[in-house]
Parts: sequence; structure tokens; C-alpha cells
Amino acid sequence: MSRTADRAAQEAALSRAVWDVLGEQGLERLTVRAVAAAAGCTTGLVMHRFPNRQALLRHARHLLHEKTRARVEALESEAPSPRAALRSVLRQGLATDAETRHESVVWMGFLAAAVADDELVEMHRANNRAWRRRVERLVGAAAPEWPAERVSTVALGLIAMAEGAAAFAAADPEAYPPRAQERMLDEALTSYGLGV
Amino acid sequence: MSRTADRAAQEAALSRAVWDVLGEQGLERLTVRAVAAAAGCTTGLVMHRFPNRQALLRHARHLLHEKTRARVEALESEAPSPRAALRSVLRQGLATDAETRHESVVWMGFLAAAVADDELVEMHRANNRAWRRRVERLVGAAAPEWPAERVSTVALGLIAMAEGAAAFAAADPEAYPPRAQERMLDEALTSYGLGV
DNA sequence: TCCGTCTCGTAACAAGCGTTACGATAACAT
DNA sequence: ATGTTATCGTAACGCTTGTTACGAGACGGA
Repeated sequence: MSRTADRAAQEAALSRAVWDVLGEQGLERLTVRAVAAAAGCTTGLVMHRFPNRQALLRHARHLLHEKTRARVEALESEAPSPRAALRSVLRQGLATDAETRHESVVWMGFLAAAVADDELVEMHRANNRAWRRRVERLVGAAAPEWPAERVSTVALGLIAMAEGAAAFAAADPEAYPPRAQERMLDEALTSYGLGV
Repeated sequence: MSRTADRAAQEAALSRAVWDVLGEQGLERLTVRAVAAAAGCTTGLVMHRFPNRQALLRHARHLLHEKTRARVEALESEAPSPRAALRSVLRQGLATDAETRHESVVWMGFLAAAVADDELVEMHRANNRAWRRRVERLVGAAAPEWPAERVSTVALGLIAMAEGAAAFAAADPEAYPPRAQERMLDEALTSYGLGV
């Protein structure tokens, strides 16, 4: 890690190292030393950038959320129609390639870590509620005639399905190939009356 | 822990202690000492019952699977119809009370631990595939006229949805109360054409 | 060029970890 | 009642952990 990089870039690089270790070695081996090794520096730099391990994890969690939010907003703005936006946004939540599988493992690692960290669970709730509101808004735009309760219920069904499928696929990629996940999503959208 | 209890009972008690620690303190604090304390014994007994920590976790994971399997089979056999069986079996997978929320946290803890343990991930895959086959069979019985691919796709959508909803509700019970989860499940079943 | 400051690697610390060795005590056969 | 065996708690081991202290070296102003 170069000596002249600015703090924000270093913090981001360390956060990426956190994701790497969490995704490849798991929460139990997510140590400060392992993160430093993955980032190509020493524990000294890590502890100069963050007051403690907790802060490092929280920053990495925050940046992961920002990353997925940016991706989702880009997909949403590029979509040609509300229903296409809904499908596209849900689709990116699946685990259909190496990167998204990795993200899903990391996401679950943070969720498991949140059991022992009040601020992590608070971050999870805030992010998850924002995600839910976004999908509710997309469902509402895709089916303007629906009553609010149906919008909310269907949105919940869709985000839960995407999250569960990502977890399954991350843990057993052979059993849940991309096509099976996409068929699952399309079948659900069609059945709800939200097909394109 | 009494001195005359047989080995199987002790192993089960220690497994329950593993679930307790995993659900209340998280994977990072799931130490042999914490498990012993939760079981009301010392690390000596734990290490006399299991060759190492890994074996303890694997046994606890196995017993958790057996527990949910027994519950699911009882629900299935008691159901008055295939569609009622399907709904009942999926409903038990949600996190609608303190016990099932706890189970969901434990389940995710084991999944996070599986990243660093090949046998745990193998156990997860075997159990998950069996679970998927069971729900496929139930969907097939609930809609005998469906082609196999639709049965498989809808079954995947349903188990993914239940799993995701359980994860959400375990991490944020206030945002995902039991009624919201049940409405979500019923709306999905109805939309798929599997309503009772 | 020299000095102060800031960066970050090195090395150490106490605490906690999984695991092992050993001894005390209970249970049982004789 | 006594000797044997199995059970399990105690205490220690080596190791890894998060964290701290300190020093070497790069950078910038005078």
C-alpha cells in the first residue's frame, strides 16, 4: 500500500480487504492481521486508520451498502420502464456470478457479526428498511392501481425471495445456477401480475 | 450437569448450549468456554464429549437439522390437504416468534461458520437440497397438473422467500411482524395458484 | 541543510483462545 | 469393604487475538 495515498482511499482499500477475508475465510478468521495481509500492509496501518477492529468492520459495512446502493440506482435510472426497473433491481440482488456470490457471503458475514455489535445491527436495519422502501416504490410504480397493502406485501415477498435465493446460491452454486434464479424471479413477477 | 446423564443426552444439552450462545452472543463469541458456561459445566466435560470444537459445532448443526425435520414432518402429516401441508411447512420456516427468530439467527450463524468449515458447508448443502426436494414434492402434490419445471421454479421461489423473510425478521422483528410475514406467504401462494 | 511533523512498520503486551495433562471423586464389580 | 475404572473438574500449555508503544524514515518549511 503506497505511502502517499489519501486516507479515504486507504480506508476503502482496507474495507475491500475486509470483504475479501470475510468472503473467503469467514467471520471467524476476520482478524486485523488477516485484513492487513489481504490489503498488503501491516496491522500498524490498520490501527492508525481505525481506532479499533469494530470501527474497521463498521466502515466496511457502510461502504458495502454504498456500493450496492450506487449499483441499484444506476440500474433503476437506466431502466426503460417501471417494471423493467423492478426486475433489474431485484435481479442484481441475486447471486448469479462470482462477484455477487461473494457479496452474498460477505453480506451474511456482516449479518452474523451484527449479533455481537449493536451498531452493526442498527446499520443493517436502516439499510434494509431503505431497501424495502425502494422496492415498495418500484412495485407501486409498476402497478399503480394496487392498494398500498398489496404493494407492501408483494414487495416484501420479492425482497425476501431475492435475499433467500442469494443466500442459497452463495452456499451451493451448483444447485442454484443463474438461470434457475432468474426463472424463479420471472415466475414470481409474472404470477404477481408484474411481468414485463 | 448431572454426572449420570448418558452421553447422548449430554451431547444434546451441549448442542443446545451451542444454539444459545450462537443465537445470543454470535459466532465470534462462540467459544468452548462460553458453551460450557451456557451448559452449566466446564470445558473439561465439553472436551471429553467431543474431540474438538469443530466436532461440537457439527454435532449441534446436525441436531438442529434433525429438530426442524421432525417438526416439518409432523406438520406435514397432520395437514388436511396437500395445499394446507405446503402452507404449514413453509410457515414454520418463518421467524414469527421468539423461538423461530432465535432459530433463524442460529441458522445464519452456522451458515457463516460454514465458510471456514468444509464439512459444515457440506451438511448445509445436503440439508438444503433435501428441504428443496420436500417442498418440490409438496408443490407437486398441491398442483398435480403442473409441468415439472414450473413445480421446481415455484418451489424455489417459495423456499427462498421463506428463508429471506426469516432472516429479515430475525434481524429486525419490529419491521417484520408475524402478520406481515404470513400475508406475504399467503399472497405468494395465492398468486402462484396454490391458495387453499 | 536542518529540524519538526506526520506516516506507518516493528515489536511487545495482556487477555483469551483451543487443547492437553493430570488428579480427585464417583460408580461399580468383587 | 476394597480395588478398579470411568467421569469430569482444575490448571496449565502454546498460540493467536486486539491493542499499544516506540522508533525509523519520508515529507515540508525555514
